Amino acid sequence: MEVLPKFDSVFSIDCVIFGFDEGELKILLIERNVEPFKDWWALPGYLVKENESLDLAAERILYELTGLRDIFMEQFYTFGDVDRHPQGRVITVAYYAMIRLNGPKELKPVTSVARKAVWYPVKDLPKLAFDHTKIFQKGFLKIRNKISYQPIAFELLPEKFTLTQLQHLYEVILNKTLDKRNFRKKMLNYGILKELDEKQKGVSYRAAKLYKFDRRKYAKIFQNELSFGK
Amino acid sequence: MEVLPKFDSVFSIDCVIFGFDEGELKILLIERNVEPFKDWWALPGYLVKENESLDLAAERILYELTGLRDIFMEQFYTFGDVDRHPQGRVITVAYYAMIRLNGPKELKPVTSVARKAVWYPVKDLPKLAFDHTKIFQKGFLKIRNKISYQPIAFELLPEKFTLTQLQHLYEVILNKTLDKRNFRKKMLNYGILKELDEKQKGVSYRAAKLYKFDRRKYAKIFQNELSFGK
DNA sequence: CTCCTTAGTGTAAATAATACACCCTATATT
DNA sequence: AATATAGGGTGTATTATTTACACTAAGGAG
Repeated sequence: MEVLPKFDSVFSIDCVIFGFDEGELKILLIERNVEPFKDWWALPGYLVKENESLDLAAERILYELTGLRDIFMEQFYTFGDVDRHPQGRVITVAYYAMIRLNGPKELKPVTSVARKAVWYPVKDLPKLAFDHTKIFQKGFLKIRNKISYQPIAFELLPEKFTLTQLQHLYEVILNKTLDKRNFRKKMLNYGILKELDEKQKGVSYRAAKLYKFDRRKYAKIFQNELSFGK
Repeated sequence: MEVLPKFDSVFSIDCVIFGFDEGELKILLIERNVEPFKDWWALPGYLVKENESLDLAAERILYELTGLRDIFMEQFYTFGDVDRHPQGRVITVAYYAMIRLNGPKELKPVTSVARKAVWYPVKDLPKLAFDHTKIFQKGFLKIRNKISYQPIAFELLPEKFTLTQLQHLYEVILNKTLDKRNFRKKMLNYGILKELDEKQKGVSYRAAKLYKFDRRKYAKIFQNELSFGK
């Protein structure tokens, strides 16, 4: 029985975590505290351990570098250029997630690999370590694409939100303005929003109705996604 | 400067190559000639070399195991369960492609890893080595999904094809029957088919018009894909 | 009470999706 | 020559979806 060759090869995970705050789309970056790219901004990412599945590694790594737990991430692409890591061959599996920023969730790295973790507006990202800019871009395209046919925008909003907030989020991700009446008609027609008996508070203008995402009805929409008609 | 750990970890590529022949959707399988899973059917797949990008590795591996060259493949998922390979940790990056079977293209493995390569109908696949059944299924879902919003079906047909052949292909991939008139109307409306001055030959019934895929107009359709309206 | 800012609403027109059935034509058969 | 066979090819009415477009309503600030 042949034996596997032993390359000096390792895998890593990188996470593109989207948040929405103050009307801006943001991603989570860390400031690296180790070489290579010490002191650079980077996506939260690190090496997968020998006996760890990719999905679990992604959870662990995100937690260790940012303090965030229980975030559902989905794999979206694997980057394997030969020279993407200066110290050797590392292929990296990229994950993304969209999460709700309930107030200022504290970001506290639990390893010293990251000096700190911060939310960074995507429209003004700094230069990132490794090929992380490319990874971010591919992740951004992924959610832009996905939001067009799946109701994933809710993940980014607080549990209760107004239709204007929702529209604004779509506009930011799709990078275009939408018609207010058509947007509302369409959204409400999907039947996946539950209107609450509650209004926005603390605004100095007419308060808007609050809505919730109705997870039960989500399934129906999702089911139709692949339809080609008769 | 820290140094990367040296795990006994390797990456591999597995390819899910779709073809369409005799009205059936098929994929390319090899019969393995090496352990582990010697004598089993498997997806064409092998280890990535130390200084080889993933995309190039995919091309090389497909060629070596099946003799097929110049196939445009796209990465679709990375499988990294700890125990997916009996001899150690191997994560595998899966690629898919849809190709045209111009007559009986010969399949000749150029390494002894594969004893032979054959087209196998997807509706009657044997047990596959490793987690290849899972990989195939994910790849199949990928194309089923993609065909619903992108004109990729043409890749599977001969350059000149009839509308009935095209419809039949959609039906096989989507696993449902479509209405002939509606299908034609829709397809022709996309404006991505070029009608030829030529007819089907060798059939014992009224010969159908032949069409070609119009690559120039493809771009337009593709461009609209992400649209959310105004 | 006025101003400012955002909330909230309707309709007509165009386009796309669906359901549905019959005649046409090329070859093979007798 | 007539007939059988098998798939080729076409139209329309109905419904649902998408688009474009502009004003009044409410609430707080001053």
